[in-house]
Amino acid sequence: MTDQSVTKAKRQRRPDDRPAEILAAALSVFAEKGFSQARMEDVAARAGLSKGALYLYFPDKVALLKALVQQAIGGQISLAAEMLAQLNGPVSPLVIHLAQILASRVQDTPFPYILKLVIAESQAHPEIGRFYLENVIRQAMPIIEALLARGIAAGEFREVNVPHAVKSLMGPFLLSALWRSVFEPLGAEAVDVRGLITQHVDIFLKGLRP
Amino acid sequence: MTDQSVTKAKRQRRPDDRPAEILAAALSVFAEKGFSQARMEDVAARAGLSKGALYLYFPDKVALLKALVQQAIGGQISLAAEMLAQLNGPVSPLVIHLAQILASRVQDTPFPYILKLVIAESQAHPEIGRFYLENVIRQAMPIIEALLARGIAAGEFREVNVPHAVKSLMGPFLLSALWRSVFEPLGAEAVDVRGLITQHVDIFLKGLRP
DNA sequence: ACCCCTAATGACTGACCAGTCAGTAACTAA
DNA sequence: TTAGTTACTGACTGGTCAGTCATTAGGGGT
Repeated sequence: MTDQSVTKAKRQRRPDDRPAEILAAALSVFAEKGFSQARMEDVAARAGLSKGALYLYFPDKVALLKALVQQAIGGQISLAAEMLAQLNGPVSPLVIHLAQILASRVQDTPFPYILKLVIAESQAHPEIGRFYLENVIRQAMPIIEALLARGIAAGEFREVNVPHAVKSLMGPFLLSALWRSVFEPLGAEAVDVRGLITQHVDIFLKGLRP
Repeated sequence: MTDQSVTKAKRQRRPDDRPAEILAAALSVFAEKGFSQARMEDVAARAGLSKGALYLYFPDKVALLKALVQQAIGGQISLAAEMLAQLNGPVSPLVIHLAQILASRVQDTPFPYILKLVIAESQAHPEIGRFYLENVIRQAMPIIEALLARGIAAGEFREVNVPHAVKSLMGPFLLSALWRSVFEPLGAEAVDVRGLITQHVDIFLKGLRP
């Protein structure tokens, strides 16, 4: 009952664990209040640190946001790229599989909140937006384009403009991500991301039949 | 050459024109810097006013944003509702027509910037987000749902989950709006909104065939 | 010409907060 | 035990900016 972890958490030295804890705290504070409304003291308090200690680990507030975005996207794209490039055979099952993976990213990870932060802060801090553009969008789009192009070449899909088709496919992911991070907190009814995506991919693939 | 409108624009009294000018100035400043980075003095300067005068027309900064959102969406939805309800016959041409109207909103109006502002500020100012949810999303969705349901009832479309289908249809609009307002300013290649939407609707309608 | 009302001004205030730094506590090695 | 090292603290500073208000200028009415 006099335990420090519950009541007051007295001063501790564990430099190895701090960065991850700070990032987790930052994500939850930023998601709750938005970047510019979030105070560094809030982040510090939630991480169980003083404000000063924050600055031992991150040079400034923007660095926190950058690290958050960087951590959230990780090396996941190059991973997916390898997976999709190596599998051959019909493309449709791959599209379905890819869509399911992305749906669970939207449903079960903080990705929607990261995305909202990127959108919100991209003109105040263009480096953030540019980082996302370079490392997520410009990585992911050619992979999906290649996938659809393969389907067209194999006669599995009819001839369409491939970059446009990629956006047709991805649009509803963006919509459900923002729905979750922006409108659900305001009281909108929850989206059934998996159901939506399953049906969307079905419509999309049928719509692409020759 | 000593004209006041070009060089210095001396103090003038024209209370009737001010509100619209202030809103136009606010939109351009907010779109450029984002809401929280935008200074009231910037808005005032761009509207050709002093900061103090701004407060004669709008009680505070958030009121400016609210008025902007309100003006941008106007009564356009109820208008569209009437149009779609009165026309009968096959649904597909109506979907195509509706999509073209929305595409031009994305392409030719500041709507994408308004949307970005709503997304960015909705947790700092939930009233803004809630206003958009109530007056845009919750107005527009039932209209499109009714349209698709009519198509299903008439045997024009196969049986699908209608709310999901609406999101499949609308996703790419959201994507192109945010592409224009967020990523194009960062150097991303421009989207051909009309081309994208034309093809998207084509895929969507073919994908819904019984 | 002179009021007088009201639009408009801009210097000012008060609150807020990112980032700093002199000092303190925890741990370590001798 | 103690001297040295490093993690951590929190009061403080400097700058920013939304919103205010005493004052000034415009211009219609008489």
